[in-house]
Amino acid sequence: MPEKKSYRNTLNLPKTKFSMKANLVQREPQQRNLWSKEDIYGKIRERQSGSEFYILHDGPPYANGDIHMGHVINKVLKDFVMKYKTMCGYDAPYVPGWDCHGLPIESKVVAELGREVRQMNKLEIRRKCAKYANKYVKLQSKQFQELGIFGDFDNPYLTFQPGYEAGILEVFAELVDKGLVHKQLKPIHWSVGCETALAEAELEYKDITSPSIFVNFLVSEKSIEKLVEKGLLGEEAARNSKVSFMIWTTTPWTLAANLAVAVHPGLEYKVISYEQNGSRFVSIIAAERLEAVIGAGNLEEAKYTVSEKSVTGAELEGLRYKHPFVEEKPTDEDAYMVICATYITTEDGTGLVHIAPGHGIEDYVSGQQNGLGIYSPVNDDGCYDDTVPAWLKGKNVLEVDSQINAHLRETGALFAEDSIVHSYPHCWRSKMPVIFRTTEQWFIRVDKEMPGTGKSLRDSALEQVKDIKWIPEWGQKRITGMLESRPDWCISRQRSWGLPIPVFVNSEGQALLSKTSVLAVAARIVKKGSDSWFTDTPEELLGADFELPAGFSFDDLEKEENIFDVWFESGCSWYNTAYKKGWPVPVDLYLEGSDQHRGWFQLSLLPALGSIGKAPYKSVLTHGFTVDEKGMKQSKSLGNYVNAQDEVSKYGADILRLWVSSVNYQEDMRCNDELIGKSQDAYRKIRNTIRYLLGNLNDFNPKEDAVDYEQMLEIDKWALYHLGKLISGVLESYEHFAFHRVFSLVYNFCTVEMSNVYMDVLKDRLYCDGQDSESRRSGQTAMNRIVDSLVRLLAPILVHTAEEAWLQMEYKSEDVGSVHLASMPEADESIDYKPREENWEKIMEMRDKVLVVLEGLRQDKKIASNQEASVTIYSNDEEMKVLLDDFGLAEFAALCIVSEVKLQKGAEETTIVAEKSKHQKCQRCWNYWPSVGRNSDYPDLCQRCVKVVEQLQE
RNA sequence: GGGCUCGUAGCUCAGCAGGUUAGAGCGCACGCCUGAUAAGCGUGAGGUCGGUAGUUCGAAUCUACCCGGGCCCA
Repeated sequence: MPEKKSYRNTLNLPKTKFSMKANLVQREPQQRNLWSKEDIYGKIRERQSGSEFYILHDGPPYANGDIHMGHVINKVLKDFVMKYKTMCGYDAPYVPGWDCHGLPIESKVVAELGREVRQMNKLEIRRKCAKYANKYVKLQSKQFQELGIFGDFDNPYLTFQPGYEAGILEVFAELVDKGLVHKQLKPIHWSVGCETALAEAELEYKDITSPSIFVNFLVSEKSIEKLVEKGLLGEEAARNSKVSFMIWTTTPWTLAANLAVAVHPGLEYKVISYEQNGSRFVSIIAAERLEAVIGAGNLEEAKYTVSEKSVTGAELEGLRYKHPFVEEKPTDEDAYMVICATYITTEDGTGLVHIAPGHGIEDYVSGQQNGLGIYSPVNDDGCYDDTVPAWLKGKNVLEVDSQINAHLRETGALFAEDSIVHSYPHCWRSKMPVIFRTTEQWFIRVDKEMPGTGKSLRDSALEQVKDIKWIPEWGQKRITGMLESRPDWCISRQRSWGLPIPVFVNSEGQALLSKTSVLAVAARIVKKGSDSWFTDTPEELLGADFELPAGFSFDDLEKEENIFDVWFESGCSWYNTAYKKGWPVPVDLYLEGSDQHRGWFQLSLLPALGSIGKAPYKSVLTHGFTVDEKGMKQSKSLGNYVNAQDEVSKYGADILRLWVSSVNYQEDMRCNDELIGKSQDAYRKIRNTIRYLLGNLNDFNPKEDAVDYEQMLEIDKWALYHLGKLISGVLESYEHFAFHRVFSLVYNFCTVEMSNVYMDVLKDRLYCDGQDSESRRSGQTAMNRIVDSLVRLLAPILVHTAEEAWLQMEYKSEDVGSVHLASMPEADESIDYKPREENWEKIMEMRDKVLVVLEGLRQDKKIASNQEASVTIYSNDEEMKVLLDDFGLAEFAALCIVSEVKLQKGAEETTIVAEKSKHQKCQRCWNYWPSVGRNSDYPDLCQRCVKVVEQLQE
């Protein structure tokens, strides 16, 4: 036996610089530096200039802290869209923005300053806040860019830029002009200790012990008659008893501001008769609460009776009662009646709720709905004012509960008294319990008719929402529900770090707020920023030539010190970043987390409708949130938090991007380090597919070497057919923002069609056929198209890797220096492959059967590689015979990577038999072909290889 | 407590205008190759579709309720 010669160097083996190992963490930053040096984003803008716009308007993240997974998902999804749309030929600029004003920054700054802050004025605090915001804008900007996101990061929009601030005022001026802005009382959290309003973020919840009292409010005469009419109590009882509505409260001090009693319209109410302290009582209570109330009052059995008859809360509506200790009417509005409220539960209390619109949010809302006034007889320091009964005047509400209880006990109104431990908000600074107190705030009215339209903001929004495309569709339901139930928008805050609401007041308390006054201030702020509100005089702010309305003069003008709700600021971003630039509004897309239905989507829609009368967006896409591997919310305290920065520096941006693309963002996304790490498997497969294709194209110049489609081998046509299917599937998925379908289509293509079948089958031809043979060139022609398309399809997702591959391609479909300047591939519709496709399905089924048989041989140690096998198919299936004849047995053998396939006709049923080939092995191509040994110069080669080797030696 | 929403193999996704033994890829197990090599190939085992009750000749697909999540409110 002659010594085995190695023919390795006579083969056409793959060669490429596109390495197997990605080294993303090292390579990506280099790639980005290159992009930055070449101003790739600028080049894209230049190239697309003049094309149709596609505007995705960026929602501004809050400029605070490192970016987290939520940011990653949001920004990466946006980048998928932008890069895809760009490659589709649109002019799709991306202007990132940041939300820079507001309490989180101010709180942080104040906390960092500590005691120092007491000596500082608003201006100084604002400067610190600005510095803080700038710092985080810079940090987050860097972190976003490290994800491979393209955009105008040198010119972002920041909500505290003077130009942006002026824009907010310009929108505001329109709302003012339409009469949508007004001042109104509203209860807010108030710190008695600090004598200031508190925001939600400044509350600390602590358990405290509060009184728990049941109080009888006497029903008025006429209303008693109505109760008799309804059969709830007899006439005798009505005459001889104290007929009452019984309420329950844990804040007795608010009784002084009571204006109503609320019942649930759907609940059943009954009366209980009993004797207490020598008086006979008949109290109305929710049926479900009777037992608990009887327990609270320690009523002995047989000492009370409960009515058979019950009425619904709705039947009690409008009945009247007498306040237990307030004599005079506290407001101009009607009071002391029963109203309905659906938020009432039967978990505690009596099913009747004491309503003080001046001292509770729900009370306030109920009050508004029922035309009650707002009565808040408490001063800044937490003491009652002069409108309360004499015995309460000047008393601190936090210390007055026991006195009120005593008073109620003396007058016989107190049915029961106990204490309760519950969670209650406290001021973070003074640590004292917080109270609800009404203050004057500025509102945007959602139910006021807008001039010339006959519609309110709410009507208009509800109408517009139907014409907007919501992705997913249920977004429409969600925002509709929110719009239907939302109250007027409170836009004022009593804070330092924000844009001042430009309202002036004269000494008579009249406010100066008009379109012209707001625009005048806006003009000043463009030049001097919003700090000027704190430094400049009203005359300077408005301009000396500003025409003041009658009753106002510059000597008698004070500036209010309210700032805007930051949501109003971000809600005007469409104006500043699109409308003002002349870009088409509504813009094409807003894309944020689904929490923004309440937030940014809604609060951008309202200012836009109120100012330009149009929605700011044509479509809205929302994504879900990351949860841990069990589907639970992630938080630092639970220890299931995924640090986005760690993930990027561990795996690289492309892995994170691939992970984002792989999950269905419309739902919760399970996420932890392991799950993200698994994306590496898919990445490697995709990368290796590209590497193999590139490696086998290193000697292929499509201009000279390409083979015409008609001349190509069948399996190469098959590969192109699947490429076409891939392209159309991927483009359709991108079009629907279904990135996880893009991912699975591409990944499956790489794994199944390419790696498992095509690339494996192709090896013999690529490696062993003559370098310039038509058969080899046929395969390369297909591969060239495949890799060229694949890389472009992947470019929006694997931004770095696709670029790396693109730069390795010597000949590409488009002569552009970056894949991100290229266009999306198009599926070749001219080829109708359908008829062949059916045949292929049968061929592949047969192939599978062959492979199973071969696996059996392998298990029996008869063969090792498939090439050692000779296969015989016994078949009586005429169709199959035709197919095999049509397809070619040699081609079928190649498809199974066996050396030989024989067909035996006339068998009973189709059976496949395989055995070890009786032929010799070709030492070059490793096939066991009959032609091996026929050439005396090369006794160890097959004829094909002899030819190739001889050619090489010429 | 309310509004919206989700729950298919270990993982990521298909299927869901109701209809044959619920699919794919990965992972896993076993085996092969050593000319894509920190690669590649093959074979195989895994779900009864969150639960229950209905509608129906027939349900992962429709309805109700329940359980468990998520977002936003209260």
